[in-house]
Amino acid sequence: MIDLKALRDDPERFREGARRKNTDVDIDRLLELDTRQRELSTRQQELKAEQNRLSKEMGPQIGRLIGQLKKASGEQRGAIEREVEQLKAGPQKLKEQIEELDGQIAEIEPELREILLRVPLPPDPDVPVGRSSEDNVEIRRWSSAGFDLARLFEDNKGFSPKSHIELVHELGLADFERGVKLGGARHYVLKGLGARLHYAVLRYAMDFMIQKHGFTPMSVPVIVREDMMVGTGFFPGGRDQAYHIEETRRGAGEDLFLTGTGEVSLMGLHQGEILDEADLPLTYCTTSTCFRREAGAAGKDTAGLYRIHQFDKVEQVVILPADEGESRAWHQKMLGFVEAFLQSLELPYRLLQCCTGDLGAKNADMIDVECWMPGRGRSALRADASGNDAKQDIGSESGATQGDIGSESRSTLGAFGETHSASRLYDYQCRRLNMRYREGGESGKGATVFCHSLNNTVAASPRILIPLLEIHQNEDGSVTVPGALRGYMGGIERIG
RNA sequence: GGAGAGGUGGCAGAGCGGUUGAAUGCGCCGGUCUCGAAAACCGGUAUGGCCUUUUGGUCAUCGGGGGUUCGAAUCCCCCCCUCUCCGCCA
Repeated sequence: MIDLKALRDDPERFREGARRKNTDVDIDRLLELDTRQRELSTRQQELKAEQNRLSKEMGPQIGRLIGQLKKASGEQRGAIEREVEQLKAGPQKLKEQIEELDGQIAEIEPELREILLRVPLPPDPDVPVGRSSEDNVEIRRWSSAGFDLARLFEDNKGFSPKSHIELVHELGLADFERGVKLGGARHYVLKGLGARLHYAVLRYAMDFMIQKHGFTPMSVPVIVREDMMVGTGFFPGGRDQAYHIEETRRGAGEDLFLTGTGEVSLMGLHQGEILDEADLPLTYCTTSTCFRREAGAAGKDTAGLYRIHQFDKVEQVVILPADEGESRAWHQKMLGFVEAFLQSLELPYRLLQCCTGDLGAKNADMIDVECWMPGRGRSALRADASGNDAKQDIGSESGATQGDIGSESRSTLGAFGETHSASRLYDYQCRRLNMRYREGGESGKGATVFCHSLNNTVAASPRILIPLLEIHQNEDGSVTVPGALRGYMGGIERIG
Protein backbone atom coordinates (compact mmCIF):
# COMPACT_ATOMS: atom_id res chain seq x y z
CA MET A 1 0.00 0.00 0.00
CA ILE A 2 1.21 3.44 -0.76
CA ASP A 3 1.30 6.26 1.77
CA LEU A 4 -1.92 8.21 1.44
CA LYS A 5 -0.23 11.31 2.84
CA ALA A 6 2.45 11.11 0.20
CA LEU A 7 -0.26 10.83 -2.42
CA ARG A 8 -1.99 13.96 -1.12
CA ASP A 9 1.28 15.87 -1.18
CA ASP A 10 2.29 14.82 -4.66
CA PRO A 11 -0.50 13.13 -6.61
CA GLU A 12 1.29 13.59 -9.91
CA ARG A 13 4.07 11.27 -8.81
CA PHE A 14 1.52 8.50 -8.33
CA ARG A 15 -0.38 9.30 -11.49
CA GLU A 16 2.86 9.09 -13.44
CA GLY A 17 3.82 5.89 -11.61
CA ALA A 18 0.53 4.24 -12.51
CA ARG A 19 0.88 5.41 -16.09
CA ARG A 20 4.35 3.92 -16.37
CA LYS A 21 3.16 0.69 -14.87
CA ASN A 22 0.37 0.63 -17.38
CA THR A 23 -2.13 0.48 -14.53
CA ASP A 24 -5.57 1.95 -14.72
CA VAL A 25 -6.39 3.44 -11.34
CA ASP A 26 -8.51 6.48 -10.62
CA ILE A 27 -6.33 8.62 -8.42
CA ASP A 28 -8.52 11.69 -8.73
CA ARG A 29 -11.45 9.70 -7.43
CA LEU A 30 -9.31 8.50 -4.56
CA LEU A 31 -8.33 12.06 -3.64
CA GLU A 32 -11.93 13.14 -3.85
CA LEU A 33 -13.05 10.32 -1.55
CA ASP A 34 -10.20 11.00 0.82
CA THR A 35 -11.05 14.69 1.11
CA ARG A 36 -14.69 13.90 1.70
CA GLN A 37 -13.87 11.23 4.23
CA ARG A 38 -11.69 13.59 6.20
CA GLU A 39 -14.31 16.32 6.16
CA LEU A 40 -16.93 13.95 7.45
CA SER A 41 -14.79 12.41 10.14
CA THR A 42 -13.52 15.76 11.34
CA ARG A 43 -17.07 16.90 11.78
CA GLN A 44 -18.00 13.64 13.44
CA GLN A 45 -15.02 13.90 15.73
CA GLU A 46 -16.16 17.27 16.98
CA LEU A 47 -19.58 15.85 17.75
CA LYS A 48 -18.04 12.94 19.58
CA ALA A 49 -15.89 15.27 21.64
CA GLU A 50 -19.03 17.11 22.66
CA GLN A 51 -20.76 13.84 23.42
CA ASN A 52 -17.89 12.65 25.57
CA ARG A 53 -17.88 15.90 27.47
CA LEU A 54 -21.61 15.70 28.15
CA SER A 55 -21.35 12.10 29.19
CA LYS A 56 -18.75 12.87 31.76
CA GLU A 57 -20.95 15.54 33.26
CA MET A 58 -24.10 13.48 33.18
CA GLY A 59 -22.75 10.27 34.54
CA PRO A 60 -22.72 11.30 38.18
CA GLN A 61 -25.97 13.24 37.82
CA ILE A 62 -27.87 10.34 36.41
CA GLY A 63 -26.32 8.03 38.95
CA ARG A 64 -27.55 10.27 41.73
CA LEU A 65 -31.06 10.56 40.29
CA ILE A 66 -31.35 6.83 39.90
CA GLY A 67 -30.32 6.43 43.50
CA GLN A 68 -33.10 8.80 44.51
CA LEU A 69 -35.53 6.97 42.30
CA LYS A 70 -35.15 3.80 44.32
CA LYS A 71 -36.10 5.50 47.52
CA ALA A 72 -38.69 7.80 46.02
CA SER A 73 -42.37 7.16 46.13
CA GLY A 74 -45.28 7.81 43.79
CA GLU A 75 -45.32 11.38 42.61
CA GLN A 76 -41.64 12.02 43.23
CA ARG A 77 -40.86 9.17 40.87
CA GLY A 78 -42.52 10.82 37.94
CA ALA A 79 -40.63 14.05 38.49
CA ILE A 80 -37.30 12.26 38.75
CA GLU A 81 -37.94 10.17 35.67
CA ARG A 82 -38.76 13.27 33.69
CA GLU A 83 -35.55 14.87 34.84
CA VAL A 84 -33.57 11.85 33.67
CA GLU A 85 -35.29 11.93 30.30
CA GLN A 86 -34.46 15.58 29.95
CA LEU A 87 -30.82 14.97 30.69
CA LYS A 88 -30.71 12.20 28.09
CA ALA A 89 -32.33 14.28 25.37
CA GLY A 90 -29.25 16.42 24.68
CA PRO A 91 -26.80 13.66 23.90
CA GLN A 92 -29.53 11.76 22.12
CA LYS A 93 -29.57 14.42 19.44
CA LEU A 94 -25.81 14.29 19.12
CA LYS A 95 -26.03 10.57 18.77
CA GLU A 96 -28.38 10.84 15.84
CA GLN A 97 -26.07 13.26 14.06
CA ILE A 98 -23.07 11.03 14.71
CA GLU A 99 -24.91 8.03 13.35
CA GLU A 100 -25.87 9.88 10.23
CA LEU A 101 -22.25 10.78 9.58
CA ASP A 102 -21.35 7.17 10.29
CA GLY A 103 -23.62 6.13 7.47
CA GLN A 104 -22.07 8.62 5.07
CA ILE A 105 -18.56 7.52 5.97
CA ALA A 106 -19.47 3.86 5.61
CA GLU A 107 -20.70 4.60 2.10
CA ILE A 108 -17.40 5.91 0.81
CA GLU A 109 -14.98 3.81 2.80
CA PRO A 110 -15.10 0.53 0.84
CA GLU A 111 -14.48 2.32 -2.44
CA LEU A 112 -11.70 4.38 -0.94
CA ARG A 113 -10.03 1.29 0.46
CA GLU A 114 -10.43 -0.64 -2.76
CA ILE A 115 -8.76 2.08 -4.82
CA LEU A 116 -6.05 2.69 -2.25
CA LEU A 117 -5.11 -0.99 -2.25
CA ARG A 118 -4.76 -0.89 -6.00
CA VAL A 119 -2.59 2.20 -6.38
CA PRO A 120 0.76 0.84 -7.49
CA LEU A 121 4.06 1.78 -5.93
CA PRO A 122 5.69 4.16 -8.41
CA PRO A 123 8.62 2.51 -10.17
CA ASP A 124 12.07 3.86 -9.42
CA PRO A 125 13.15 6.52 -11.90
CA ASP A 126 15.96 4.36 -13.25
CA VAL A 127 13.63 1.53 -14.26
CA PRO A 128 13.23 1.58 -18.04
CA VAL A 129 9.78 2.59 -19.19
CA GLY A 130 8.00 -0.04 -21.24
CA ARG A 131 4.66 -1.66 -21.86
CA SER A 132 5.29 -5.37 -21.40
CA SER A 133 7.89 -8.04 -20.94
CA GLU A 134 8.93 -7.39 -24.53
CA ASP A 135 10.50 -4.14 -23.35
CA ASN A 136 12.60 -5.72 -20.62
CA VAL A 137 16.31 -5.01 -20.91
CA GLU A 138 19.03 -7.59 -20.60
CA ILE A 139 21.63 -6.67 -17.99
CA ARG A 140 24.15 -9.45 -18.41
CA ARG A 141 24.42 -13.11 -19.21
CA TRP A 142 26.60 -15.90 -18.01
CA SER A 143 27.51 -19.25 -19.40
CA SER A 144 29.66 -22.09 -18.18
CA ALA A 145 32.98 -22.74 -19.84
CA GLY A 146 32.50 -24.70 -23.04
CA PHE A 147 28.99 -23.48 -23.67
CA ASP A 148 28.66 -20.46 -25.92
CA LEU A 149 25.26 -18.82 -25.81
CA ALA A 150 25.93 -17.15 -29.14
CA ARG A 151 25.97 -20.54 -30.77
CA LEU A 152 23.38 -23.24 -31.09
CA PHE A 153 23.26 -26.13 -28.66
CA GLU A 154 24.18 -28.38 -31.56
CA ASP A 155 27.24 -26.35 -32.37
CA ASN A 156 28.29 -26.36 -28.74
CA LYS A 157 27.72 -30.02 -28.03
CA GLY A 158 27.73 -31.66 -31.40
CA PHE A 159 24.22 -33.10 -31.24
CA SER A 160 20.67 -31.90 -31.38
CA PRO A 161 19.06 -31.42 -27.95
CA LYS A 162 15.92 -33.10 -26.72
CA SER A 163 13.31 -31.16 -24.83
CA HIS A 164 12.78 -31.90 -21.15
CA ILE A 165 9.49 -33.48 -22.11
CA GLU A 166 11.25 -36.07 -24.21
CA LEU A 167 13.94 -36.54 -21.62
CA VAL A 168 11.59 -37.19 -18.70
CA HIS A 169 9.62 -39.63 -20.84
CA GLU A 170 12.60 -41.55 -22.02
CA LEU A 171 14.35 -41.59 -18.66
CA GLY A 172 11.18 -42.30 -16.70
CA LEU A 173 11.46 -39.19 -14.54
CA ALA A 174 7.91 -37.91 -14.77
CA ASP A 175 4.42 -39.17 -15.50
CA PHE A 176 2.05 -36.54 -16.87
CA GLU A 177 -0.86 -38.85 -17.63
CA ARG A 178 -1.16 -40.03 -14.04
CA GLY A 179 -0.61 -36.52 -12.77
CA VAL A 180 -3.62 -35.39 -14.76
CA LYS A 181 -5.59 -38.41 -13.58
CA LEU A 182 -4.90 -37.37 -10.00
CA GLY A 183 -5.25 -33.62 -10.10
CA GLY A 184 -6.53 -32.57 -13.50
CA ALA A 185 -4.87 -30.44 -16.13
CA ARG A 186 -1.44 -29.01 -15.38
CA HIS A 187 -0.58 -31.68 -12.86
CA TYR A 188 2.28 -34.13 -13.02
CA VAL A 189 4.02 -36.83 -11.06
CA LEU A 190 7.76 -36.88 -10.56
CA LYS A 191 9.04 -40.36 -10.05
CA GLY A 192 12.19 -42.20 -9.13
CA LEU A 193 15.28 -40.25 -10.08
CA GLY A 194 13.11 -37.40 -11.30
CA ALA A 195 11.68 -36.98 -7.82
CA ARG A 196 15.12 -37.43 -6.38
CA LEU A 197 16.54 -34.69 -8.55
CA HIS A 198 13.67 -32.43 -7.54
CA TYR A 199 14.34 -32.89 -3.84
CA ALA A 200 18.09 -32.65 -4.39
CA VAL A 201 17.79 -29.19 -5.95
CA LEU A 202 15.53 -27.98 -3.16
CA ARG A 203 17.75 -29.29 -0.39
CA TYR A 204 20.84 -27.93 -2.06
CA ALA A 205 19.20 -24.51 -2.50
CA MET A 206 18.14 -24.48 1.14
CA ASP A 207 21.61 -25.42 2.40
CA PHE A 208 23.13 -22.88 0.05
CA MET A 209 21.17 -20.07 1.68
CA ILE A 210 21.56 -21.33 5.24
CA GLN A 211 25.19 -22.38 5.25
CA LYS A 212 26.72 -19.99 2.75
CA HIS A 213 24.68 -16.90 3.46
CA GLY A 214 23.40 -17.31 6.99
CA PHE A 215 19.70 -17.16 6.18
CA THR A 216 17.33 -18.52 8.82
CA PRO A 217 15.32 -21.48 7.56
CA MET A 218 11.59 -21.49 8.24
CA SER A 219 8.86 -24.01 7.71
CA VAL A 220 5.65 -22.06 7.29
CA PRO A 221 1.95 -22.59 6.50
CA VAL A 222 0.86 -22.67 2.87
CA ILE A 223 -2.75 -22.17 3.94
CA VAL A 224 -3.26 -18.62 5.12
CA ARG A 225 -5.90 -16.09 6.05
CA GLU A 226 -7.07 -13.45 3.65
CA ASP A 227 -5.29 -10.76 5.70
CA MET A 228 -1.99 -12.25 4.70
CA MET A 229 -2.82 -12.25 1.01
CA VAL A 230 -3.89 -8.62 1.20
CA GLY A 231 -0.99 -7.65 3.44
CA THR A 232 1.63 -9.09 1.14
CA GLY A 233 0.05 -7.33 -1.82
CA PHE A 234 -1.26 -10.35 -3.71
CA PHE A 235 -4.87 -9.34 -3.11
CA PRO A 236 -7.03 -7.78 -4.38
CA GLY A 237 -5.14 -7.75 -7.68
CA GLY A 238 -4.24 -11.43 -7.80
CA ARG A 239 -7.33 -12.93 -6.29
CA ASP A 240 -7.97 -15.02 -9.40
CA GLN A 241 -4.59 -16.66 -9.10
CA ALA A 242 -5.14 -18.16 -5.65
CA TYR A 243 -6.98 -21.30 -4.65
CA HIS A 244 -9.75 -20.35 -2.27
CA ILE A 245 -10.84 -22.61 0.56
CA GLU A 246 -14.39 -21.60 1.26
CA GLU A 247 -14.75 -22.69 4.87
CA THR A 248 -17.54 -20.21 5.48
CA ARG A 249 -19.67 -21.99 2.91
CA ARG A 250 -19.82 -24.98 5.18
CA GLY A 251 -20.96 -22.65 7.92
CA ALA A 252 -17.85 -22.49 10.02
CA GLY A 253 -14.65 -20.61 10.47
CA GLU A 254 -13.20 -18.21 7.96
CA ASP A 255 -12.10 -18.58 4.37
CA LEU A 256 -8.51 -19.52 3.68
CA PHE A 257 -6.19 -19.39 0.70
CA LEU A 258 -3.38 -21.52 -0.65
CA THR A 259 -0.22 -19.52 -1.10
CA GLY A 260 1.43 -19.18 -4.48
CA THR A 261 4.81 -18.46 -2.93
CA GLY A 262 6.63 -18.80 0.38
CA GLU A 263 6.93 -15.01 0.36
CA VAL A 264 3.42 -14.73 1.79
CA SER A 265 4.13 -16.58 4.99
CA LEU A 266 7.69 -15.33 5.39
CA MET A 267 6.50 -11.76 5.16
CA GLY A 268 3.39 -12.42 7.22
CA LEU A 269 5.47 -13.77 10.10
CA HIS A 270 5.90 -10.34 11.66
CA GLN A 271 2.62 -8.79 10.61
CA GLY A 272 1.50 -6.17 13.12
CA GLU A 273 4.78 -6.27 15.02
CA ILE A 274 7.19 -3.55 16.02
CA LEU A 275 10.61 -5.07 15.49
CA ASP A 276 13.82 -4.28 17.25
CA GLU A 277 16.05 -2.38 14.85
CA ALA A 278 19.06 -4.30 16.17
CA ASP A 279 17.52 -7.51 14.80
CA LEU A 280 17.38 -6.15 11.26
CA PRO A 281 17.94 -7.20 8.61
CA LEU A 282 15.96 -10.39 9.00
CA THR A 283 16.97 -12.91 6.39
CA TYR A 284 14.63 -15.84 5.95
CA CYS A 285 14.34 -18.71 3.54
CA THR A 286 11.80 -21.48 3.21
CA THR A 287 10.89 -24.40 1.03
CA SER A 288 7.19 -24.39 0.40
CA THR A 289 4.70 -25.92 -1.95
CA CYS A 290 3.21 -23.22 -4.15
CA PHE A 291 -0.24 -23.26 -5.70
CA ARG A 292 -1.31 -21.22 -8.68
CA ARG A 293 -4.54 -21.35 -10.60
CA GLU A 294 -2.91 -19.95 -13.73
CA ALA A 295 -6.15 -18.18 -14.54
CA GLY A 296 -5.91 -16.43 -17.86
CA ALA A 297 -3.14 -18.71 -19.03
CA ALA A 298 -5.42 -21.20 -20.74
CA GLY A 299 -3.62 -22.80 -23.61
CA LYS A 300 -0.18 -21.50 -22.62
CA ASP A 301 2.55 -23.99 -21.88
CA THR A 302 0.11 -26.82 -21.48
CA ALA A 303 2.81 -29.42 -21.97
CA GLY A 304 5.68 -30.25 -19.71
CA LEU A 305 6.86 -28.91 -16.39
CA TYR A 306 6.90 -25.21 -17.20
CA ARG A 307 3.50 -23.90 -16.15
CA ILE A 308 1.81 -26.05 -13.54
CA HIS A 309 -0.63 -25.65 -10.66
CA GLN A 310 1.61 -26.95 -7.93
CA PHE A 311 5.36 -26.81 -7.40
CA ASP A 312 7.96 -26.42 -4.69
CA LYS A 313 10.05 -23.34 -4.25
CA VAL A 314 12.90 -22.18 -2.08
CA GLU A 315 12.34 -18.50 -1.48
CA GLN A 316 14.51 -15.85 0.16
CA VAL A 317 13.14 -12.80 1.90
CA VAL A 318 14.92 -9.86 3.50
CA ILE A 319 13.37 -7.36 5.91
CA LEU A 320 15.45 -4.29 6.62
CA PRO A 321 15.33 -0.75 7.97
CA ALA A 322 13.86 1.88 5.70
CA ASP A 323 16.77 2.98 3.56
CA GLU A 324 16.90 3.18 -0.19
CA GLY A 325 20.63 2.49 -0.35
CA GLU A 326 20.28 -0.62 1.79
CA SER A 327 17.34 -1.75 -0.28
CA ARG A 328 19.31 -1.42 -3.49
CA ALA A 329 22.38 -3.08 -2.02
CA TRP A 330 20.39 -6.08 -0.79
CA HIS A 331 18.67 -6.43 -4.12
CA GLN A 332 22.07 -6.88 -5.74
CA LYS A 333 23.20 -9.23 -3.00
CA MET A 334 20.15 -11.45 -3.40
CA LEU A 335 20.72 -11.58 -7.13
CA GLY A 336 24.33 -12.44 -6.44
CA PHE A 337 23.25 -15.44 -4.37
CA VAL A 338 21.17 -16.70 -7.28
CA GLU A 339 23.93 -16.17 -9.80
CA ALA A 340 26.39 -18.11 -7.65
CA PHE A 341 23.77 -20.83 -7.22
CA LEU A 342 23.13 -21.17 -10.95
CA GLN A 343 26.82 -21.06 -11.73
CA SER A 344 27.43 -23.89 -9.29
CA LEU A 345 24.87 -25.88 -11.26
CA GLU A 346 26.49 -24.81 -14.55
CA LEU A 347 23.24 -23.39 -15.86
CA PRO A 348 23.60 -20.54 -18.37
CA TYR A 349 21.35 -17.61 -17.56
CA ARG A 350 20.76 -13.95 -18.07
CA LEU A 351 19.52 -11.11 -15.90
CA LEU A 352 16.67 -9.05 -17.20
CA GLN A 353 15.84 -5.61 -15.95
CA CYS A 354 12.05 -5.60 -16.01
CA CYS A 355 10.50 -2.52 -17.52
CA THR A 356 7.86 -0.46 -15.72
CA GLY A 357 4.98 -2.22 -17.46
CA ASP A 358 6.15 -5.62 -16.21
CA LEU A 359 6.73 -4.73 -12.56
CA GLY A 360 3.42 -5.40 -10.88
CA ALA A 361 1.82 -3.09 -8.34
CA LYS A 362 4.08 -3.77 -5.40
CA ASN A 363 7.53 -3.37 -6.89
CA ALA A 364 9.71 -0.32 -7.22
CA ASP A 365 12.09 -2.46 -9.23
CA MET A 366 12.26 -6.06 -10.38
CA ILE A 367 14.96 -8.12 -11.98
CA ASP A 368 14.19 -11.50 -13.48
CA VAL A 369 16.62 -14.31 -14.02
CA GLU A 370 16.06 -16.52 -17.02
CA CYS A 371 17.80 -19.82 -17.58
CA TRP A 372 18.70 -21.07 -20.99
CA MET A 373 16.41 -23.89 -22.03
CA PRO A 374 17.71 -25.54 -25.20
CA GLY A 375 14.50 -27.47 -25.75
CA ARG A 376 12.29 -24.45 -25.38
CA GLY A 377 11.23 -22.22 -28.22
CA ARG A 378 10.94 -25.19 -30.43
CA SER A 379 8.02 -25.87 -32.61
CA ALA A 380 5.49 -28.59 -32.34
CA LEU A 381 7.66 -30.90 -34.35
CA ARG A 382 9.37 -32.20 -31.27
CA ALA A 383 6.62 -31.73 -28.75
CA ASP A 384 4.69 -34.05 -30.98
CA ALA A 385 6.95 -36.89 -30.04
CA SER A 386 5.64 -36.86 -26.49
CA GLY A 387 2.07 -37.23 -27.62
CA ASN A 388 1.03 -33.78 -26.49
CA ASP A 389 -0.86 -31.07 -28.24
CA ALA A 390 0.98 -30.44 -31.46
CA LYS A 391 -0.53 -27.09 -32.28
CA GLN A 392 1.00 -24.97 -29.61
CA ASP A 393 4.06 -22.94 -30.11
CA ILE A 394 5.93 -23.10 -26.85
CA GLY A 395 8.24 -20.26 -27.59
CA SER A 396 5.80 -17.50 -28.25
CA GLU A 397 4.22 -16.85 -24.90
CA SER A 398 5.22 -14.44 -22.18
CA GLY A 399 7.88 -15.48 -19.75
CA ALA A 400 10.05 -16.94 -22.45
CA THR A 401 12.11 -14.90 -24.76
CA GLN A 402 13.49 -16.25 -27.95
CA GLY A 403 17.21 -16.49 -28.11
CA ASP A 404 18.82 -13.97 -30.40
CA ILE A 405 20.71 -16.63 -32.23
CA GLY A 406 19.06 -15.79 -35.46
CA SER A 407 18.75 -19.33 -36.67
CA GLU A 408 15.88 -20.33 -38.87
CA SER A 409 16.20 -23.93 -37.79
CA ARG A 410 13.05 -24.59 -35.82
CA SER A 411 14.30 -27.80 -34.34
CA THR A 412 17.33 -26.32 -32.62
CA LEU A 413 16.29 -22.92 -31.42
CA GLY A 414 16.22 -22.83 -27.62
CA ALA A 415 15.04 -19.94 -25.49
CA PHE A 416 15.46 -18.28 -22.16
CA GLY A 417 12.74 -19.11 -19.66
CA GLU A 418 12.01 -17.26 -16.44
CA THR A 419 13.17 -19.12 -13.35
CA HIS A 420 13.66 -16.37 -10.78
CA SER A 421 12.28 -12.97 -9.95
CA ALA A 422 13.89 -10.50 -7.56
CA SER A 423 11.61 -7.81 -6.20
CA ARG A 424 12.39 -4.60 -4.38
CA LEU A 425 9.35 -3.21 -2.64
CA TYR A 426 10.45 -0.43 -0.26
CA ASP A 427 7.72 -0.17 2.40
CA TYR A 428 4.81 -1.12 0.14
CA GLN A 429 4.35 -4.55 1.72
CA CYS A 430 5.30 -3.64 5.28
CA ARG A 431 2.86 -0.77 5.29
CA ARG A 432 0.06 -3.16 4.38
CA LEU A 433 1.27 -5.66 6.92
CA ASN A 434 1.74 -2.96 9.55
CA MET A 435 5.26 -4.15 10.16
CA ARG A 436 7.53 -1.61 11.76
CA TYR A 437 10.65 -1.06 13.81
CA ARG A 438 11.57 1.61 16.29
CA GLU A 439 14.35 3.91 15.22
CA GLY A 440 17.28 3.96 17.59
CA GLY A 441 16.67 0.50 18.99
CA GLU A 442 14.45 -1.13 21.54
CA SER A 443 14.75 1.41 24.32
CA GLY A 444 14.97 4.37 22.02
CA LYS A 445 12.31 7.00 21.81
CA GLY A 446 12.54 7.17 18.06
CA ALA A 447 9.54 7.03 15.79
CA THR A 448 8.15 3.75 14.54
CA VAL A 449 8.95 3.27 10.88
CA PHE A 450 7.70 0.79 8.32
CA CYS A 451 10.33 -1.77 7.34
CA HIS A 452 11.48 -2.34 3.79
CA SER A 453 11.26 -5.75 2.20
CA LEU A 454 12.73 -7.69 -0.70
CA ASN A 455 12.28 -11.17 -2.03
CA ASN A 456 13.80 -13.44 -4.61
CA THR A 457 13.54 -17.01 -5.73
CA VAL A 458 16.39 -19.36 -4.92
CA ALA A 459 15.07 -22.34 -6.85
CA ALA A 460 11.64 -23.33 -8.08
CA SER A 461 11.29 -26.95 -8.99
CA PRO A 462 10.31 -28.67 -11.19
CA ARG A 463 10.70 -25.65 -13.49
CA ILE A 464 14.43 -25.52 -12.76
CA LEU A 465 14.63 -29.18 -13.83
CA ILE A 466 13.94 -28.04 -17.39
CA PRO A 467 17.31 -26.32 -17.91
CA LEU A 468 18.98 -28.80 -15.62
CA LEU A 469 17.97 -31.75 -17.79
CA GLU A 470 18.24 -29.98 -21.12
CA ILE A 471 21.63 -28.36 -20.56
CA HIS A 472 23.23 -31.43 -19.02
CA GLN A 473 21.90 -33.97 -21.48
CA ASN A 474 24.33 -36.15 -23.35
CA GLU A 475 24.28 -37.44 -26.88
CA ASP A 476 23.32 -40.94 -25.71
CA GLY A 477 20.15 -39.61 -24.10
CA SER A 478 21.49 -39.65 -20.54
CA VAL A 479 21.77 -36.64 -18.26
CA THR A 480 24.83 -35.76 -16.20
CA VAL A 481 24.10 -34.72 -12.62
CA PRO A 482 26.02 -31.52 -11.79
CA GLY A 483 28.65 -31.99 -9.11
CA ALA A 484 26.87 -29.76 -6.61
CA LEU A 485 23.85 -32.07 -6.55
CA ARG A 486 25.55 -35.43 -6.36
CA GLY A 487 25.82 -35.33 -2.60
CA TYR A 488 22.04 -35.00 -2.49
CA MET A 489 21.58 -37.86 -4.99
CA GLY A 490 23.45 -40.55 -3.17
CA GLY A 491 26.49 -39.95 -5.34
CA ILE A 492 24.72 -40.62 -8.63
CA GLU A 493 26.62 -38.92 -11.45
CA ARG A 494 24.44 -39.72 -14.39
CA ILE A 495 20.78 -40.46 -15.08
CA GLY A 496 20.14 -43.01 -17.82
C1' G B 1 -15.65 -34.22 18.11
C1' G B 2 -17.66 -33.23 23.58
C1' A B 3 -17.21 -30.11 28.26
C1' G B 4 -15.14 -25.98 30.67
C1' A B 5 -11.82 -21.53 31.43
C1' G B 6 -9.78 -17.40 29.27
C1' G B 7 -7.81 -13.38 25.57
C1' U B 8 -6.48 -6.02 28.91
C1' G B 9 -0.38 -1.57 27.72
C1' G B 10 6.97 -4.27 26.40
C1' C B 11 5.76 -8.39 30.23
C1' A B 12 2.76 -9.97 34.54
C1' G B 13 -1.92 -8.62 36.27
C1' A B 14 -6.50 -5.63 38.40
C1' G B 15 -10.95 -3.58 36.58
C1' C B 16 -16.71 -6.40 34.96
C1' G B 17 -21.88 0.00 32.60
C1' G B 18 -20.21 6.57 33.84
C1' U B 19 -15.02 10.49 36.97
C1' U B 20 -10.55 4.11 33.37
C1' G B 21 -6.24 5.14 28.03
C1' A B 22 -6.92 1.98 31.88
C1' A B 23 -4.82 0.38 39.34
C1' U B 24 -0.46 -2.29 40.87
C1' G B 25 4.19 -4.84 40.06
C1' C B 26 8.30 -5.78 36.72
C1' G B 27 11.01 -3.82 32.72
C1' C B 28 12.79 0.60 30.23
C1' C B 29 14.26 6.10 30.10
C1' G B 30 15.61 10.66 32.90
C1' G B 31 16.93 12.74 37.66
C1' U B 32 18.53 12.88 43.08
C1' C B 33 22.30 10.44 46.07
C1' U B 34 27.59 8.43 44.96
C1' C B 35 34.58 8.97 43.31
C1' G B 36 31.72 5.45 40.30
C1' A B 37 28.10 1.56 40.44
C1' A B 38 24.21 -0.87 43.09
C1' A B 39 20.25 0.07 46.42
C1' A B 40 16.76 3.71 47.76
C1' C B 41 13.83 7.80 46.36
C1' C B 42 11.44 11.28 42.59
C1' G B 43 9.58 11.88 37.64
C1' G B 44 8.49 9.82 32.86
C1' U B 45 7.18 5.58 29.71
C1' A B 46 1.16 2.64 24.14
C1' U B 47 -0.27 2.96 18.89
C1' G B 48 -2.72 5.20 14.95
C1' G B 49 -5.80 9.09 12.62
C1' C B 50 -7.59 14.13 12.12
C1' C B 51 -7.16 19.55 13.21
C1' U B 52 -3.08 23.08 14.40
C1' U B 53 2.72 27.52 12.19
C1' U B 54 4.85 26.29 17.37
C1' U B 55 2.43 24.92 21.58
C1' G B 56 -1.39 22.08 21.76
C1' G B 57 -6.40 20.04 20.86
C1' U B 58 -9.31 15.92 19.68
C1' C B 59 -11.03 11.03 18.13
C1' A B 60 -10.23 5.82 17.86
C1' U B 61 -8.04 1.38 19.85
C1' C B 62 -8.64 -3.48 26.26
C1' G B 63 -8.38 -10.61 20.25
C1' G B 64 -11.61 -9.15 15.40
C1' G B 65 -16.51 -7.59 13.65
C1' G B 66 -21.56 -6.19 14.72
C1' G B 67 -25.37 -4.71 18.43
C1' U B 68 -27.79 -2.55 23.14
C1' U B 69 -27.15 2.39 25.78
C1' C B 70 -27.21 9.36 26.57
C1' G B 71 -22.50 6.55 27.86
C1' A B 72 -19.10 -0.08 26.97
C1' A B 73 -12.67 -2.92 28.57
C1' U B 74 -17.28 -3.94 31.40
C1' C B 75 -23.91 -6.26 28.77
C1' C B 76 -25.67 -9.19 24.04
C1' C B 77 -24.57 -11.79 19.13
C1' C B 78 -21.05 -13.85 15.44
C1' C B 79 -16.02 -15.08 14.39
C1' C B 80 -10.70 -15.93 15.57
C1' C B 81 -7.13 -17.56 19.04
C1' U B 82 -5.07 -19.81 23.72
C1' C B 83 -5.38 -23.19 27.85
C1' U B 84 -7.49 -27.61 30.77
C1' C B 85 -10.14 -32.32 30.81
C1' C B 86 -12.43 -36.35 27.87
C1' G B 87 -12.59 -38.79 23.02
C1' C B 88 -9.90 -39.75 18.40
C1' C B 89 -5.39 -39.84 15.79
C1' A B 90 -0.74 -39.23 11.56
